[in-house]
Amino acid sequence: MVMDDQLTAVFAALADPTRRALLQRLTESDANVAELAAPFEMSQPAISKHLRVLEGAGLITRSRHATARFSHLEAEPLREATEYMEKYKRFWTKSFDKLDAALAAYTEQPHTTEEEENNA
Amino acid sequence: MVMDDQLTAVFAALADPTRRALLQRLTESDANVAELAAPFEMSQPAISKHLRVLEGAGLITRSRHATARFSHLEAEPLREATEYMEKYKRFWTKSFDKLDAALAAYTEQPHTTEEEENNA
DNA sequence: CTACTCTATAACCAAATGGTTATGGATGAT
DNA sequence: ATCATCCATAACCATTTGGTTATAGAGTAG
Repeated sequence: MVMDDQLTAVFAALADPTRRALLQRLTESDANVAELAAPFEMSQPAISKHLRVLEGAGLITRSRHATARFSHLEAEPLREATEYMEKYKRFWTKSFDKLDAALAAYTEQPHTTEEEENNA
Repeated sequence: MVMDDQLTAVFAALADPTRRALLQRLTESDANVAELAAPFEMSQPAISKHLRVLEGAGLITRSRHATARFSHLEAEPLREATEYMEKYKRFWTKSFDKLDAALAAYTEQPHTTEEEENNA
């Protein structure tokens, strides 16, 4: 993957159940790597890798405290990704399409048949 | 990737600029493969692959019409993914965190120092 | 300074991803 | 029937991904 933009990085980061679970955990509180790794059966380096991906997408920030490194949820990129997807809200129900077809039929040319509803 | 659930499939599908562009194109109208492939410099089989990924995520459905196969946007999975992300709305601004900290400080135990704000 | 704790990095591996070219299959037209 | 069109599939390839174990590094404690 070329990881072109922020959006790509965020969606790629979310496309993994482990990383989604890490984000979920971080909604409760900041946490160090050991805490984050505890619920999973995978190794600590694997969790560190996932955290790096999340950090790369801007979904978490990290800070030191003694030897521990705490992860902190940064949900702003999620907001941007949500905004992107909400552009498709108009298509979330078929009713909008049918409304469009009806409107088009009555404005462009009166008394069209139903064939126009199959746009191509 | 294990492609566990629908959410994983949808985010993985969105984690590619070409596929996002295909979805964008399909907001205008249904289209056959040749039309969809036209704006891109990649080969037709590459586009077919991307369409299969989108179909696998439930983001498009397909139908035949003569030799052509038309893709149709199905945005419902996007709605579900948006709902998932909106669970993080609460964390989209720092102000909520600070409000929480203030509330915790005043309800759990009066006159706490600022150290408690660093949750761990 | 040494030892310990917590985490990152290195090196490696299997599988998935995103692309290619070449070919095959289904459908419509002549 | 044959041919043309549109698309899918096969076979292949390079890169990325997600995991492993082993080791190194940064910080704290004694």
